[in-house]
Amino acid sequence: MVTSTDVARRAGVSQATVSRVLNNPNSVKSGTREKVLRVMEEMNYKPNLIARSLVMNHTKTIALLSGTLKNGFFVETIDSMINLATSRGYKTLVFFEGEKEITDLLDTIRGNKVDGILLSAMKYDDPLFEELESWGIPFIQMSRRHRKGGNYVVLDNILATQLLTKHILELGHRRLAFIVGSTNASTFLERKMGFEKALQQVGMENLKEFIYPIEPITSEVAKTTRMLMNLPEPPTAIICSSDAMALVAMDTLLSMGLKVPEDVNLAGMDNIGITSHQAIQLTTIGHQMNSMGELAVDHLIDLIEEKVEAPVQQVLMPELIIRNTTTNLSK
Amino acid sequence: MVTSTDVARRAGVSQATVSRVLNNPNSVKSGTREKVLRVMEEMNYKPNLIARSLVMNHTKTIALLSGTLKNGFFVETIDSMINLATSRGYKTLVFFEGEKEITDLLDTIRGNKVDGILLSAMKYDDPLFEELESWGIPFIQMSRRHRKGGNYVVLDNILATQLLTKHILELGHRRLAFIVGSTNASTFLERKMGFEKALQQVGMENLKEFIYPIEPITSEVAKTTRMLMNLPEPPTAIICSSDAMALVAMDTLLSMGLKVPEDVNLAGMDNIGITSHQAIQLTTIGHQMNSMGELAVDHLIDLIEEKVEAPVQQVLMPELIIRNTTTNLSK
DNA sequence: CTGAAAGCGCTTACAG
DNA sequence: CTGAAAGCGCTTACAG
Repeated sequence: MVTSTDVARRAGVSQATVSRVLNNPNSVKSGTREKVLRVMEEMNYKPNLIARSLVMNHTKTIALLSGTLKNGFFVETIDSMINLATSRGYKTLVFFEGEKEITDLLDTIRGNKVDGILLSAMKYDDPLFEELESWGIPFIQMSRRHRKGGNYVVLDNILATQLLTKHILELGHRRLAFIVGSTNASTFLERKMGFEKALQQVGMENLKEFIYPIEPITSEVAKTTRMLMNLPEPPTAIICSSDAMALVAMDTLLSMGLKVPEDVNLAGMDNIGITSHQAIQLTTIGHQMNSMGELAVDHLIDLIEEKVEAPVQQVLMPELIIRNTTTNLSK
Repeated sequence: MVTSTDVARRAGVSQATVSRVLNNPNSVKSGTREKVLRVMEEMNYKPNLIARSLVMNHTKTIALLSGTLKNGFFVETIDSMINLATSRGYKTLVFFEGEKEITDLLDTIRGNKVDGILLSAMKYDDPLFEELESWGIPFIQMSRRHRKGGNYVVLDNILATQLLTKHILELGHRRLAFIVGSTNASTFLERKMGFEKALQQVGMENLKEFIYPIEPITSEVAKTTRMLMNLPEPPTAIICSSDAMALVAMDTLLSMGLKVPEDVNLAGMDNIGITSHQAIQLTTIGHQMNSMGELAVDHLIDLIEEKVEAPVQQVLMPELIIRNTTTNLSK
């Protein structure tokens, strides 16, 4: 491996000068600079960023703690987030929630001296929040946020769910099912509130039995969907608190031989890419997911570079996207 | 930030001893060790991995250079790859192809002293191959491989496409269209060969006009699909050289008011998750994608840790998955 | 404008 | 078993 010392020797200058042409080129006389540059080229010298990190006390890397990519929501955000980070000169260390004990992960993240952390799967009461706060490096939450606030960019989930539920109600549906993740995540918490609020607005506030809180995993969604449709009076519309869940519900419904929306209406939330496919055409609530991820990264880097002050808290407006899985009940 | 020196001072030992309890605990007397451990705990000491990397000359991180997640294929591999890396104690630095000049990326990857590199989007003639070889660190290719070989785990793409094409031919189809990525990627190259070979086996070898090489992007796939179906004699079956392309083709067909498979058969390749959805049910060729990614990571780490010798070259057997988008022509 | 030197936080021979 | 010391490859005051 060729080091700055090797370059210095060959160029007949001190190692410090080599370092300077990299970090503060104007501080070295142009003749010297040219020579050093030439030698670097010749020797194919690349600075050791690890060594630089040690002295600079920053690594130009951010850690991304994401939910599993099995959930399409996280997929669409991660792509744009990493790309934005790259374009702003940051590397991205990616970890998925659920693998390994989080504590092990934390030690390696901390030990690696990342400059900032981006979390897309923060729980509402996660002790991680306080832990991270104690580290003294910037972190930002996207989509899900902690009870204590901090930095985040999220959707207005309450409004989103109200909008969606209102749409279903206006279609004439009165027997609804709202399948919501029981995970202690702000998204689900708030979406549940939004649903209740929408019912309230039409005087149906005590219909709590419409709400089905479950583990947001495939098997549970499938089970619940089957159970619902086997009810003596099955719902005429099912609202899922995420597109990932709605996709599973649709899969289940179809495999039961039921048609959507003819036999039952269905809606999701998040507007992940596949929902717009002609074969799916799921009614949902839009997020501008790419921009949510990008906003979060942008803010995080601004925080790191102290271009902005904490807390940065951004709430995005939802947009109802009506497609083919919801229709007027009085068909 | 608390360092090993701080711990040493408080514990009344030398800094070297602190380091030893971390790296070679048995070499320090149990009494001393306990005390040091206790102080570490008290002070919440976490070793600086950057400093360690500098002296150890390894970082316990691998770089993952992936194709965009807009393509579902890369999504399913990346999740399992990162998780496997994590569980083997490696961090993953993720970069997406196409962003920024690759050269910039290379300098940062190289400068960061990753222990190994995993590429899922290597071109068949990519000069990157030689560049990486010159670095002297292990790298492995998955799915797509370079003309020169190296380490890889790939699908038997020729056989895969033969199998799939044979299936379509057996259904009675004689007017086929094979939409293949024109990218200089081994997958597309080999899939084209497989298609030709299958035609050859039924004596249709000179029907080169069945092959439509295009940029594997949404707009091109859509355009080609539309063009095909507007032919005086449109194909009775369209084979796409990836599920990502097939999904676009299906979307286009449906939006043209055509039905699959009634109006035209359709098949993809890769068996990405969504293809098994009841609303899609795409006939395709299976990959065991998770295992492909995991195998690649496993091999890479084995290579890094010198548990195995280069080259490791693994070719996975394909599996035909017949679903609802292909049917007997004589319906 | 440039060099000599200190220092970033570790690991690991080398002595004892 | 333990400490003192060298060294990993950089950056950046400090002198000159």
